[in-house]
Amino acid sequence: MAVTILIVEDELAIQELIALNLKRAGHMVLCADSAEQAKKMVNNVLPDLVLLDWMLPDMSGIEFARKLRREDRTKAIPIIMLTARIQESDKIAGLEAGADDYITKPFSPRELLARIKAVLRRRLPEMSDEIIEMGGLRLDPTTHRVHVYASNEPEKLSEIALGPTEFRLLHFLMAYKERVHTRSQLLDRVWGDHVFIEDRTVDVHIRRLRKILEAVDKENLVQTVRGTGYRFSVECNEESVE
Amino acid sequence: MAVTILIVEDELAIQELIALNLKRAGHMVLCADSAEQAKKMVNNVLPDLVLLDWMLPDMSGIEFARKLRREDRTKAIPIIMLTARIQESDKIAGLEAGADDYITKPFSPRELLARIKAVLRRRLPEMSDEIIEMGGLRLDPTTHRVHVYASNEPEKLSEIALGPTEFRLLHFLMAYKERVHTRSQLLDRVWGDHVFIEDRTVDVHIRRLRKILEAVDKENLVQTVRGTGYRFSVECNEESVE
DNA sequence: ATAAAGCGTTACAAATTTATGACAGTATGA
DNA sequence: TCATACTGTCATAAATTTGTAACGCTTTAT
Repeated sequence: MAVTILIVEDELAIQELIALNLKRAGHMVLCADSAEQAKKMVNNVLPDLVLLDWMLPDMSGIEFARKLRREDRTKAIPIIMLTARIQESDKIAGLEAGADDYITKPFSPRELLARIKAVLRRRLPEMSDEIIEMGGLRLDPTTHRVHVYASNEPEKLSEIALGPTEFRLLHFLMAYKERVHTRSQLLDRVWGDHVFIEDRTVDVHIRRLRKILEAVDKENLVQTVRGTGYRFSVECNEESVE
Repeated sequence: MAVTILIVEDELAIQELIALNLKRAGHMVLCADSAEQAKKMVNNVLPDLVLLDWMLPDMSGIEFARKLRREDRTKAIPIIMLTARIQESDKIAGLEAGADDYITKPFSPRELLARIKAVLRRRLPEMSDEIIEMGGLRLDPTTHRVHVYASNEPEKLSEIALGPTEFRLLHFLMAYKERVHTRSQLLDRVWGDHVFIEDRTVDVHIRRLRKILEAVDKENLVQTVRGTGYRFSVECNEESVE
């Protein structure tokens, strides 16, 4: 997937080295050599991941990480800290500030890429702006639209209208298809952490989502797993064999 | 699976950091900042795993670990020690006390999650979300589905529908295949702690499970061991032919 | 052989879990 | 500001799951 990575690093040599490697791996790369500049870039384009040097000329990396974590728009962006030192206190401070991982300089490109991959896999599937297409649905995160392939006329796409929450819910379920999610997992990851909402509310939103999908004969994509939660699945629900 | 993890750690910053990461990974988290508090929590809810700080204000982590190991109800819980030091003597002491693994501070969330996974795989196979495949059955905890390889057509997989308890029961039996479990062991580990249910109820659920497996000619996977309990076994039970 | 113990099986009512529709409070946008 | 769209919560209905009791069969021990 086309991941946009912001590198915040003041040593140009290192910055370019990293950029080169990331580009080679197929990522979009943005570079900044100060927290100030990084902030401006973030305002323009929201990166999918930030590689953040520990020591920056104008502000410590930690501080910048905290800043990112504080704002709604950026708080979900994974951060990997780049640090020359391996002091215990530094690591703890970095992780506390909300870094997802850290890597100590010098590091091999291979190691960096592996960590990036791991962090993305852990944090992002539902955030990557990739179009998800399955089960006759086509969800486009960038345009915030969902289309349905008419079952009789495979060429024709009709759009369906979802409310904000239904959209996020469907997006999440599709991003992790076939997997069961408990209600609280859904609340955490679709509504957001720390929300204070009843579990049962999820049912209602599932219901709303299904109702919309019913209109286009796709309601069986969202399945109930009794005793556990819900699942988006392309496979048929149950096939008792005799 | 939803693993409940108890964090016993007095430094709040670290405690929260760990909690955040575990939650993000889909675990249920309990926190205690002293052995005293931890003990109370354990009395209430039995965690599936304990992350235990080496140094605690009221009692050393080691001592608490020993306490857990001494009592029947808690002695099977895996323990991972969090320690700042890596002295050989400490390791030995920790192992003696019954710790399953160590992790030295500071550690990355990635590392912590990896160790948790490893320990769970080793100690509580039914909690690790791994697909179990044996005897022509394929159970996937993440999608919460069980498939059967049709015996005549090995390519074809058909799904079988299980109720919540049957699913957990089968999962447990498969995770510890070839091993006999008494009814009360099953009640403890499949139904949960502190349940007040008749032993014979297990029979009924075994019956229900078998009935479903009968439909796909797999009923002999769940075997009775007279005088003891039940067992999931791929080997044939005993077939004296006359 | 006979009694006792251990299991398998079934039926059923109670308990739990979901689905659904309605409602009121908020946000959003014209 | 007003109208419309969204949300979260409830109450109630519907559906499934569960634990027990009861009865009969098989194995084991006396």
